[in-house]
Amino acid sequence: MSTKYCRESAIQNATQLFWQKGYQGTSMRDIQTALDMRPGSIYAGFGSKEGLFAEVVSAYVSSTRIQLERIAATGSPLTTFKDFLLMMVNCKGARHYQQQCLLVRSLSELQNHDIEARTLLLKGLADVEKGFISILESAKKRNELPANYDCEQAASWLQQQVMGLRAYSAIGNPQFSAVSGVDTIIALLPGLFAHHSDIRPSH
Amino acid sequence: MSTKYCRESAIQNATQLFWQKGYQGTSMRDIQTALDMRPGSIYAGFGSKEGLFAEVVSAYVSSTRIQLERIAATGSPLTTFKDFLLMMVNCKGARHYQQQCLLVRSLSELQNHDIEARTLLLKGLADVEKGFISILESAKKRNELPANYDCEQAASWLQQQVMGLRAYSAIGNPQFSAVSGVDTIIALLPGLFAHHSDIRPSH
DNA sequence: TTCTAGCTTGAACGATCGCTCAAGCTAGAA
DNA sequence: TTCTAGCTTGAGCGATCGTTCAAGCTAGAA
Repeated sequence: MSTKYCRESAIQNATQLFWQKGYQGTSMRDIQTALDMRPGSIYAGFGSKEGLFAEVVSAYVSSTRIQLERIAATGSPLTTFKDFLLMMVNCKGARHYQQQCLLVRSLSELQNHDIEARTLLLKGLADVEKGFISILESAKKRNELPANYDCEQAASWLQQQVMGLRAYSAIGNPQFSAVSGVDTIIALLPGLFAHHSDIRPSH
Repeated sequence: MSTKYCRESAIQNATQLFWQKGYQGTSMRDIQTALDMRPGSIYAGFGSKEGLFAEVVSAYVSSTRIQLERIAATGSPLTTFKDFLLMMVNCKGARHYQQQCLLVRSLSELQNHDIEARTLLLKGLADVEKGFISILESAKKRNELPANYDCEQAASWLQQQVMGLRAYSAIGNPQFSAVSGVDTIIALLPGLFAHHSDIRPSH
């Protein structure tokens, strides 16, 4: 049997569970059912609940990084990124729980727990921010952003915006339009963080 | 013995616990210790863990509403509100866990749990947003915002901003300045959501 | 003073938690 | 074919979970 495949599909299933119910809200019995594995197999493969969670987080982060790098490599990174945001925020019905970032959700839940996975989550978020920087740097090269643009600061602001957008989306205010939220973010992005210069992108 | 006083102080202590460790992360034994009460007393007074949590949330929301109404009643609501945000984001060391809003933290944790308190949390957040509207309406009356300003939409955006700011603060990026984050929000606020008009506040 | 209603106590309930482990099983090396 | 190393099984461990309850206590009404 392809152990590798099983492992990956197990991690994917576990990701859905942790994303949906949180770390503490997911019991090992939930996991046993979802992965169709008995406790011994799980502990042989992952060591502990936290070990499994760590692998879930790692997989989530590297998958996110790949997505962001792909966006950075397109001809119009800012446009592609906007589409990416729209897709992220528009996820429907069954996947409602994915409206919040797994990393942010988990970090919030485990804020004051001295769990080792916290470090992994923080590193993951820093890594995602590097992905944002890549996109912005690429956009700068393609003249979607001014030459003197502060990509680090903008990436930090961008992550803050995405956090707010997703958190607000999750509360389900019917008046709220996630689409215009994304519009506003992308519209503001070029104007902010262009230091010591009068040149602004025409937009 | 003043039952009323005990009850209020019990709720306050429970608030600290839930805020720090989350709903699921706080055990009834934690609560028993912190409140110096035995299980029977707690269940006589609050019915259940969820019942206690519900009272904590109610108290938190009404306390927040009072704060926001006080801000709306000042001579320069926008300035006072900015100070309020700075204070909120600057909470130091021991109260690190308060960087995230109790409502947002709890809602995120209980997202996909069919717990009744979820409804209360959503109502609470809607209530806080009404407080934001009060401040903006008051600011409009005092000409800190243009006459045609869309306060509802701005309040929604503002809550999203505050969520993002607090969530980002919680991840502890040393490069990140919460102060300049607040500056940016307040600076952008008057310009957005001023509909169909060329008049902009001088700021 | 007696009665009563309700708070307080703390042992302990059944359920569930994360996790262990002896025993069985199986694929590949020798 | 035999051996071995490691995955798989599932009963069940000790701990902890939220909660209950009989018994004790106390303040205020009668």
